[in-house]
Amino acid sequence: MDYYVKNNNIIVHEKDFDLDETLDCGQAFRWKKIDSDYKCTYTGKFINDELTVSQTEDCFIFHNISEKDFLDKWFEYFDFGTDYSELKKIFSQDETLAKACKYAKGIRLLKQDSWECLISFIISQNNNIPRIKGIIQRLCDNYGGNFPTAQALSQESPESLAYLRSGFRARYICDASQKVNSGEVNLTKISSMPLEQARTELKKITGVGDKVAECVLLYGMHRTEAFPVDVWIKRVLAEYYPNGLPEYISADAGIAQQYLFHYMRTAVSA
DNA sequence: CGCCAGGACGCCC
DNA sequence: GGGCGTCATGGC
Repeated sequence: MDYYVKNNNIIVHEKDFDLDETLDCGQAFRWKKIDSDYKCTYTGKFINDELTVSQTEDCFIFHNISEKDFLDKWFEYFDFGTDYSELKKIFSQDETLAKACKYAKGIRLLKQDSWECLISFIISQNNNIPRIKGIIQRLCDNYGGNFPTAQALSQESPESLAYLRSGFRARYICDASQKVNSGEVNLTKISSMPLEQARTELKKITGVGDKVAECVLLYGMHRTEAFPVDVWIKRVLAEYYPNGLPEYISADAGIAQQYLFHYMRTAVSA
């Protein structure tokens, strides 16, 4: 990856990156595609920092941000410090993963906020992606366009959250908010715990089971060995990996999972 | 209309 | 410890 400053923009060259594949592959729910003269443009936020980013034929434009903000925030968010060519080379020793990596070459694992991830993936359970986005949108709209803090959400009740139309998940959102706000569940500490201990801590929240805990670890804490298994990954495992996953992916199994999920959901079943 | 969705929980054995 | 019904809501 390399970049330079031009006017008020940061211009990035990175071949292992595609906005559609990265921002709309079920790992994040709050990026919006907007009309532009570029190949595509998205606008979104990390915590309270807003970004508009475009993809052209040969580069990416991070609009209207300083070099410092780019390096301090977005470089990390988009995981530009990791060489995805190297990862894909390792994954592609396996036949199915080779196809998945070739199918969507530009997927990257975003380094998202753990709190937002926790609530987002609680909402995701037994739900579909368009509706997950809608619920999160209604939630953020209610807080001036920002994702509410644990402190703010801990004031709510399942009844007061009725406007979300999140169904049975509302009481899970409340339990998570209260436990995080009180410190009973400490996301910062959990992020550096041994994996099994971290899972146990996250599952103290009502509504957080194996799958949601794994998603929080992977997407919100960048624990790349975490491996969420949803209905699509269950299909991949049953169809292509009856004897389990290859050992050589284990350190970054979660990233491999992201290619497999997208491949199965949009290519194989289409 | 019926089936399904980036599941978790409670209850049963 | 594994199997099964239930839980809201709405996308398709």
